[in-house]
Amino acid sequence: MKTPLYILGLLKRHGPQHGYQIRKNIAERVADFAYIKLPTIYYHLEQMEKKGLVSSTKSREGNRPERWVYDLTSAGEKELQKILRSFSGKEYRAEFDLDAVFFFLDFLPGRSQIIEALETQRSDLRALLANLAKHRREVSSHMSGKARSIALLLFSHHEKHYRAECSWLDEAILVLAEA
Amino acid sequence: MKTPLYILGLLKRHGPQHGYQIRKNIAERVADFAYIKLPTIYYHLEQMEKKGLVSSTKSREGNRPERWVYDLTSAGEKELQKILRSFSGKEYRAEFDLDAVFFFLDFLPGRSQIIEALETQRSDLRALLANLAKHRREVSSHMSGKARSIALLLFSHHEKHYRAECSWLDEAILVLAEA
DNA sequence: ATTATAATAGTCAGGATTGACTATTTAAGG
DNA sequence: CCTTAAATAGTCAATCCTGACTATTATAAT
Repeated sequence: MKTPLYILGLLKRHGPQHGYQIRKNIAERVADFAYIKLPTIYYHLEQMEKKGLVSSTKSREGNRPERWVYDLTSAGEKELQKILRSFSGKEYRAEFDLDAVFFFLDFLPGRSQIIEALETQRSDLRALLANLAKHRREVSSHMSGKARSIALLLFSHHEKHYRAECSWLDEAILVLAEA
Repeated sequence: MKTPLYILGLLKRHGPQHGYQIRKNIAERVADFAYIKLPTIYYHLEQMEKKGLVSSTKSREGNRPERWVYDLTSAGEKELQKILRSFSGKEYRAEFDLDAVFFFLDFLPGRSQIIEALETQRSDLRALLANLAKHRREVSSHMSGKARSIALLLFSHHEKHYRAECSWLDEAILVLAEA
């Protein structure tokens, strides 16, 4: 349910937009932190219009076909505040697909395949961390002051968890290797 | 999509069961690691029966009303292996609702409310960690050898990520306080 | 000038999840 | 013995998410 928040927030920050534009904004600004697909955006735009949180008008620009451009209503503005508050209170719960694999590990014949898979995951994760660090440096150099500290918090959040995951993979590979 | 895996795995490990029994098994054995609701279980039992992964028979025990008891088929057994393998290769991706709050932080009026919410989250998380440690000790004392090391990996996995989250909350609270 | 490729802008059907609800049976307390 | 609470066993409607698909326009390459 993060999608409505991102849509409302981006409409407030960057003004009226159509669905594809919202997706572009998400891709350019929060791709590292939120994975939202285009159909999900259109779905919520429709739902939120039904609820009166956004309004839509047809618009034609240049040679492009007509598009529905969405705008934040005052009800949508209130909803944005409400969601922001409710998200502040939502507790973090971790769930990992790999846990299920380990829970049923005795049903898998050989250990070597899993160890290989885990090693692949670990190097993928390291690449992801390197990429994140690169993006962090870019953001860091384009911003300053209070806003910069807050933007860096998002990177820190993900880096902490990805490092935790790497460290756990180390442990898991060790345990599997000696079993 | 972890639910089919848990259902198939628990059917293999504990034999034919009806939906409610599967939920009990999940609640008793993996409640710390997977959050699966009863309707989700029934939904997947139905789907998997359509696909021939489980078979069902009506059964009456004692005074209880008739129930559909599900059993693993050989196709289900194969599917279990397949899911286990595919889950070994699925990469971890972190997503946090709080990130969206920080991304749109400038839309919230006061900082003090958020700081309070984060502090509540941190103490809830500490309680969760304490509870997890208690459960770990229980499991640890009931098991031994290889199986014990693997069971402890699941606890370690969650503890690492919950500690990462606590540590990030510390950082976030500090940044917000001085902003 | 023409073809190929990428970017733009969406739609739709199918699958997954769960809150809220119903109904029965057993256990506990007075 | 009777009432109440808890456990058992499940259903249904509403909601959310996304892979696969369609179609147009702009850009690049030949």
